[in-house]
Amino acid sequence: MTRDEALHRVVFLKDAPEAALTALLMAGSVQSLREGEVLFFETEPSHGLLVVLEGVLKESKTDTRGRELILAIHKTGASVAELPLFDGGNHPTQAVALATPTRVFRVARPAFDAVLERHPTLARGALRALAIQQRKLLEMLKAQVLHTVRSRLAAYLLAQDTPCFTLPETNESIAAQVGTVREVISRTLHQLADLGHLALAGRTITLLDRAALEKIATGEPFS
Amino acid sequence: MTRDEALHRVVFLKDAPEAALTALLMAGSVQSLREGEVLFFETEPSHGLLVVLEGVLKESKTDTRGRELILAIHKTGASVAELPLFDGGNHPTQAVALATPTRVFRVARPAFDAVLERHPTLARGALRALAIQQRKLLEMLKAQVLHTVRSRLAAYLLAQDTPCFTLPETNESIAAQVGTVREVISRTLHQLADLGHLALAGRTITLLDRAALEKIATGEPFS
DNA sequence: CCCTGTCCGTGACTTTTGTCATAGAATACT
DNA sequence: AGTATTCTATGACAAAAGTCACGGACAGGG
Repeated sequence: MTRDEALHRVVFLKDAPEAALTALLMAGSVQSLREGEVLFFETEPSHGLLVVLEGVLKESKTDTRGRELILAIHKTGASVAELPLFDGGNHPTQAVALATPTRVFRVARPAFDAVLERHPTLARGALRALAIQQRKLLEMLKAQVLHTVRSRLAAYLLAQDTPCFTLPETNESIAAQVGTVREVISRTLHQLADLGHLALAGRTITLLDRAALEKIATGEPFS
Repeated sequence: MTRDEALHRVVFLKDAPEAALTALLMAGSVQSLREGEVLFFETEPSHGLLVVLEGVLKESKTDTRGRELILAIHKTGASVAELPLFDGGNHPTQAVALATPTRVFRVARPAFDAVLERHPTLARGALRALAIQQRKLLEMLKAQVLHTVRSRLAAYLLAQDTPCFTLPETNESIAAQVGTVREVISRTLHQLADLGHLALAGRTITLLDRAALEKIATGEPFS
């Protein structure tokens, strides 16, 4: 994916004037990462605008005891770490590449700020982008506090758009997204299979009873 | 508190041009609520800009089973429900008055949008405000996923700025903020007292060992 | 083909959290 | 003051989640 295409796909630049986009294009550079390489650490100051051109980036927070909470998995065209970009604070999360050529387009903060200054309409898009993220966070928070692991896992499964798919991640990674640990994912998956809501063949899953899963996902009374 | 003072205290209007503020003042109206009255329900469309002039507003989400998650308690000078104001979506939360004269200043959406249109610099402040909120949400989420109730309660206690104070809320309400239930708050409070980290006399608490509490709050290994 | 590292599945167990029921303070109301 | 209501405290219990330990599947690399 070229830089130009990438910028056009970034949500908050959707209806930005072409002039602004070209300004950003001129000011930016590309960084290449290998799997496991860290793009930024928590508490670092902002690196500026970051857009994934190729590969995958994992954004997460880590506990003192090593348990991890994955907040998002960014693929091509996603813009990462908008938060510190907009409020000038430090990174609240850490980002690591998950694929081996992971290329990131970057516009350093001063340059970005200059463009933002020159094109105040950009701010509207930015607001919308932050708002969307915030809604996602609110949902996650609600699910964490009020729903069980089973419920959150059901939601995770339903988010896959096909009714039949191969799990795209390890249990460990799923656990970190759903807010639990490896073993519990394993068990809960098998439990859902026992209940007949899904079929489990190796790492391939077929959702059998979508309705039931939806009930579970929304925190319905039980079973 | 007058409308004018209130607007000046709103975070995201801090460095707004006076012209914008007076425009908002002209366009707004005041609504009065009594304890228990609902300002807005979840999933309603935005009511516009809302600023607390007097009293207290509780912003929360509720489970199908009735358990509640309190996201914020807004006091005088706070602006509420910025999210749907900025992205045009529906309210993700519900707001209820907690004090008997609770007065709210409101600028309906079309009027607010017009002002925002006319003064694009406002968007910068708005971005910062959303960003700050988002950081708070991230912290809450991390605490929920990675910390225990004890840890979260310790954090709650430390957030009180005096080392000796009377609990300002019922256990029920604390529970809803910390993400658990009434009984657990009661027990955990007494547990912390038994550990000697605080003294508990009725509803009055004295933090004895702030350092220990901080350790607990950050999720340190244990005890 | 064997070795190594990573990942899955599971049993046994502990800890944490939530539920239910009940009794006793505290508070507010008239 | 007397009563109703709301809170707190607590025991007993149930359920959910997390930890530890181990065996085995699988993939990649000499």
